[in-house]
Amino acid sequence: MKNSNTSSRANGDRGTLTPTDWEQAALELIADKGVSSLGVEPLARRLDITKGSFYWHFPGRNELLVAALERWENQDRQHLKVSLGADMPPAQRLAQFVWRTSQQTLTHRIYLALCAAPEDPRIGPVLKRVTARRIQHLAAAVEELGLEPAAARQRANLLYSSYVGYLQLQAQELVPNPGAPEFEQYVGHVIQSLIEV
Amino acid sequence: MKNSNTSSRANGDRGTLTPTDWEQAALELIADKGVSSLGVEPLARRLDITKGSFYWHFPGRNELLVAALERWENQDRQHLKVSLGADMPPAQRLAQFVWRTSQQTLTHRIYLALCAAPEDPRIGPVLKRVTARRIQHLAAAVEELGLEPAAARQRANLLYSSYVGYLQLQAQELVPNPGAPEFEQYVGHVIQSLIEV
DNA sequence: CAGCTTCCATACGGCAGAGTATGGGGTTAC
DNA sequence: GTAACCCCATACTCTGCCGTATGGAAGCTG
Repeated sequence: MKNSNTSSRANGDRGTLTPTDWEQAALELIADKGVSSLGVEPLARRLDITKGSFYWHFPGRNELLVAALERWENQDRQHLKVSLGADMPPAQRLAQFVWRTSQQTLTHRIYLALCAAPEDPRIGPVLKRVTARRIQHLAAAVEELGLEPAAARQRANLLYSSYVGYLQLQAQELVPNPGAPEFEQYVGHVIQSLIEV
Repeated sequence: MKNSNTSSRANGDRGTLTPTDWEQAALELIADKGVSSLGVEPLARRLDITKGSFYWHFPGRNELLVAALERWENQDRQHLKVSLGADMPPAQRLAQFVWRTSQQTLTHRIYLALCAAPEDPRIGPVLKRVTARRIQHLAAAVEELGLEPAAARQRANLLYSSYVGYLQLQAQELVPNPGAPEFEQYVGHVIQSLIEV
């Protein structure tokens, strides 16, 4: 039982680091530079510390990755609850999901980074579970809208595909960013095309 | 003028290599392992040759990447002509575009790999041009369908987003592969939802 | 204060890949 | 035949990173 105090520093203070700090920093590095750029020494430099610290908390680089991924999966599960599990009419829940696409939050960027390495045996299963879980929630909401289960599943796939694709286009800066009026128009277009049957 | 003979071997014969061979092999390696895995020595091993050959044809690794990207962009431009530039009614052209999503051809996998590194100054501009060109063609076809320019552009964005997202889900093996009957049903669903207004 | 634990710094060995230098086999030109 | 050129093999240095070994500072414990 290494440590469980509530450190979670952003590297501003000089308290001792916890495994959680390393995992969170790893996730941020993944979001920035991609999974393949997750290295011990670069991460240590980012935290302004030496790798002597790292190898005290973790056996090696692989263990850090799987721990970070597990952490990310749990975070995403929480996000799902508050976005699609809310006590709202289904159309509103779906609209909220579409809106959340814009929040260029860390989770989205990590998802994109993980999408780039679906073959990795450490990443693939996690990514698959997260994606399936999201689509499952979408399909349930769509079904509440009155569609047949099969049609609802197809619609959920299409909705989710457009979500992922939008993330990509957003990364390429080829699509209006949230805040701009064109973005709201586009969101309205999506809702009208795919939700308001 | 190094060489321009029509070699383009798949490394089966033992003729001398051309820059084109290296570029094509680089593209295949990118499609397999991602851009960050594009290295001189791994590529040389893949071609069953030493890097002494490489550094005769190319100044370095960067030049190989930009040459390969330029080559890929030209290939994609050709693909666009035959798919969306054909002499067909617009609905049929769009349907053909949706169908082409399935052909897990090399170009699609390369596109996915490049999507993972949109920040790279060597990749970003190429990726942006290719994406913008594709969406432009899509929007033109949609506009021929009778939509207003603004609405056509939004519809084209949505169509293309769903295309990219489908590629991602396909890479995660979370979506019916082409050939399966469910795939045709899904394609029908997409066409009905986004094309047949 | 002595001793132990916790957390990190420093120094080292090892490996993989980039780029360079140089030589050598094969073909072509004359 | 020989001289020149094209293409590639080999051997080297250099850099970045992984993982390990070891020492040391800070805090708690008795």
